[in-house]
Amino acid sequence: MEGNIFEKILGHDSLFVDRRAFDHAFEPSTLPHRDHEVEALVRNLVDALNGHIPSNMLLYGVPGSGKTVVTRFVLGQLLDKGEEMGQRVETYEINCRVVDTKYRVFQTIATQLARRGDTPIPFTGWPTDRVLDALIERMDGAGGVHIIVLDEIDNLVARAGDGLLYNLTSLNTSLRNSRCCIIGISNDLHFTQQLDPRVSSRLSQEDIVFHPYGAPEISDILLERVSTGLREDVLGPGVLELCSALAAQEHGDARRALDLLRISVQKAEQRSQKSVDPRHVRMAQSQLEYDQVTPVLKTLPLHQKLLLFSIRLNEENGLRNISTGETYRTYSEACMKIRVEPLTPRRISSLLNELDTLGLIMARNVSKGRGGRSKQVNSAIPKAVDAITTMSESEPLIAEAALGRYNLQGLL
DNA sequence: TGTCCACTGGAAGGGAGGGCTT
DNA sequence: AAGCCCTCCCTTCCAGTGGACA
Repeated sequence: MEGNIFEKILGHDSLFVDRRAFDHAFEPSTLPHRDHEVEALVRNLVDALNGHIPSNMLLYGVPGSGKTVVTRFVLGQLLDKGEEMGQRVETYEINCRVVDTKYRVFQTIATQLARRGDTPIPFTGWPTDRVLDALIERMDGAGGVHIIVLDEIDNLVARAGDGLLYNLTSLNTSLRNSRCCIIGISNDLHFTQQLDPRVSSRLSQEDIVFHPYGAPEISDILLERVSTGLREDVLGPGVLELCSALAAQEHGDARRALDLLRISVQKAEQRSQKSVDPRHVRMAQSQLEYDQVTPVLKTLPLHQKLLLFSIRLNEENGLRNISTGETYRTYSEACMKIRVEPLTPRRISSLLNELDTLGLIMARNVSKGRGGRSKQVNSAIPKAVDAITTMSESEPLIAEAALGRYNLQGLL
């Protein structure tokens, strides 16, 4: 082979000027169609600059409606202004999907506040109260106003209850030399219903609802990113509109639109084409669907895979709306087949709920009168993804079950 | 109107695994 | 090494339930 293998691609002119403009983490300098939300946050948080405690806030909205990016934008400016005015402001952004227990939330904040000589807090081991004490001590040591952002807070409450929020919202009674305020970000408008009324009234002193973006609004957001991220005249007619429309269909998710556009451009690039057309967008759409589901399937624990496999098996046999009991029987047989002890029906009921949350199945509760109450289960994996194939590659045991599927079928 | 089915989902707790403290 | 503490995954127990049917 002649020359370096990278040379061929390296020489090509990219359609991108700055690919980072399409990253989820990219922080744009302006936020189209979010003026009201920015203003509401600013009005409340300005108190921090005067050394007062801002109200705790809850921000609601569907994924990709700008909650996180607006919060980061406002807090960034708040930090700058605080520094300029000599007013100490500390902010903490915690993603509750990653940091999802009381202990770890305290530990994360306290670690960010650690100064030279402070004992490092292990990620498990200490009694939670001790971590809380350390946190209070460090906050008081630092002084000023501390703003804690809990992103995807609904996830935390669902997993760990509202004990943490109780502690955090009553932190100010323990602090002597500093003040603290909580900003919760939630995808679920009704999540406060799971909270103790005392906690919920303290937490949602001020609520902001982020409405989903409409297609024209998404277009504006894309336009701005295109101007910084892409070379001129790269987008063919209708491309931007199609990306916006598809994303608007998906509950107005601006992140989805950015992904679609970025992948569409990549598709055009890979084909050495000078401009992007709607065909590239369609390709990008299928790839996104595939990419969303495949990693989830691959990392599923064994019993979840077996359960999903059982549901798919039933569907391959033409059965839809399968009951929990039916699913359990198929699942047990699949377990027998590969000599694995099946879990109990109670556990399977929970696993079905988990698969439903992951969006891999659709499960809804129905009552058939004397026929009893149960779930109706259907697989929800896009047809672009062949779940069984994906699973077989990643899990030899499942492959075995899949190979024995016809025998299994005979047993049904 | 009451019964009854096939579950659901909450509560409690066991046990393994990981880590810290004394 | 023993004693704690926390998380995760799971089981066991059981009260509760929506709605067809007698």
